[in-house]
Amino acid sequence: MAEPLDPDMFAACVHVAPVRVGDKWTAKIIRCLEQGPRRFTELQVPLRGITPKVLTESLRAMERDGLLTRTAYAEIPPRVEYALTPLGRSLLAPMAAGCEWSRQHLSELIDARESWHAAHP
Amino acid sequence: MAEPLDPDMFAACVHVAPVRVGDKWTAKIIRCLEQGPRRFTELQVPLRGITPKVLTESLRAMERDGLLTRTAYAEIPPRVEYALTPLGRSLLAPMAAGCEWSRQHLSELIDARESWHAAHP
DNA sequence: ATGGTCACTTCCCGCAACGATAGTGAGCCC
DNA sequence: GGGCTCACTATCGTTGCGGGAAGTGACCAT
Repeated sequence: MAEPLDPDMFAACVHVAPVRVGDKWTAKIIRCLEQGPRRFTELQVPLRGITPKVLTESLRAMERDGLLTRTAYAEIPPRVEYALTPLGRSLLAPMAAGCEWSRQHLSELIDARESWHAAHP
Repeated sequence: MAEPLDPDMFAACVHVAPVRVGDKWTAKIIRCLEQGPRRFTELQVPLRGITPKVLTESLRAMERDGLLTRTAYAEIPPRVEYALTPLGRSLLAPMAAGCEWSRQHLSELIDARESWHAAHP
């Protein structure tokens, strides 16, 4: 079989362990941190509907993988800021490629799906 | 919150409905079809360990989304060929961006994870 | 009659992600 | 003492992807 590059390379990037990027929230979190550090509740707003539990899980996993840093300030009320690391920021480029693709081709894909539904009653 | 682009755009590309690209097998299947049409059993080989059920499911979903075509030849023994459509082929570019990222940064991520494991006993 | 090939299909199951809801603790404000 | 903010944590339930094992049907070869 043709294997010009290891297929696992891309899989590792988007879905499979050990890299958590292709899950439901990671890409969105990166986008929300693009402009600078954000606090927990500031992330909850744009990520509509995410529960604190899932947000915490996602942030912890991303911190573990070196995509972002967590900084807690010993203040009252407490303040915790999340910021992208250079590694996390480096993901913006391939993510932009994905965005560009969907902007250009998503409608074709929706059309294909509708045609399929029409042809398979 | 900063929302320079709709975060759902990329999510649609990599994980969430209606686009099935960020799942476990789609990207690999596209890679295997890059050089030309392949038969069912020819796909099973490089996709080590995929079961017929899961391969069928993936191929059907990708056909429904217009990423590939399925052509059955009325021969004995039966022959079915899967080939990328232009739409499916257009995914190679953003996938390559993902590959490039993991080639350049995956080791950093592994390192980060190992450091984390060392620091959290 | 038996076995082989090809391309599936069917059934059942496990697990991890995801989600809803409620509770926690530190401390300040009234 | 009651209520407030912030950043979680705990518990429970659901859902869906993916996997294992076995069966199917058309045909041919021996």
